[in-house]
Amino acid sequence: MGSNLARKREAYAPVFAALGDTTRLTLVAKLGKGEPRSIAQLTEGTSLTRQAITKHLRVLEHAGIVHNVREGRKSLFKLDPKPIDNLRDYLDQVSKQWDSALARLKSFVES
Amino acid sequence: MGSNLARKREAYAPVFAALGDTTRLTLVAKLGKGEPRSIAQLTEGTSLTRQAITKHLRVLEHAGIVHNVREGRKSLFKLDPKPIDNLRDYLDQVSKQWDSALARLKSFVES
DNA sequence: TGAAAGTGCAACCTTTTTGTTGCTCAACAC
DNA sequence: GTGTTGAGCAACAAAAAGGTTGCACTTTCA
Repeated sequence: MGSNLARKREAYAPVFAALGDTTRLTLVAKLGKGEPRSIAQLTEGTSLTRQAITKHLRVLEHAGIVHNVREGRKSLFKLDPKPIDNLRDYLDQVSKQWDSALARLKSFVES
Repeated sequence: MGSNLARKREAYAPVFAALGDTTRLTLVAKLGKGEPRSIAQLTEGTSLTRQAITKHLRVLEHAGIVHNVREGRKSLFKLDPKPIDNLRDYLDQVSKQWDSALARLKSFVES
């Protein structure tokens, strides 16, 4: 059904929003390398403070994109690819909806 | 190259952000039906004012997701699927990067 | 011509976001 | 033990986001 898109809209918006920031996209890219990284490591090379990075990580965590495990004194963050895959699928549905809408409109004009 | 992801990050963030709002996702879904719609039409059925919807449309327009053409006294908005397709491709790359990273890590452990 | 429909623009307000500093606390290394 | 490293928490400030109201301005149509 088409309402598949509507049903999940509210669930997807926060994930989009979480990725709607260059800093967080960079964090996702770093974590996408595979190895879990600590907050201190993720702060390295940025112009921001550790606390700022922590807040960004909490946003990503809240969106389900990353999750963290405490290991000794360090807090390791790891990427969870599922929400990202879901977003990709959602955008794919939007694309397909668009394509079929165009096809319908075209055949309507031609009839 | 892997830096493909890095190069486009800054360009993608605003598009993600534009989709990071339920109201705007709904607007995209409506426009995804194919026919261009006026601001008044897009306001119908929402609990928001026309001006609020206008602001949301400007955000989408600024991100390149929609563009508008003036027709008489009405301002018609139409979806542009390209930025959305690009986002999908971007997420696809992130997924693939993740998969290959896991494969590398796995073969490292096994060696 | 005059009313109604569709917009645009500006001012304003409230809430959220993004970032900082300062302090505390636990874990590791020596 | 003592110092250092990694992190959490709270208060604060600036900026951006999301929304409203009010008014002016075209375009359409009777």
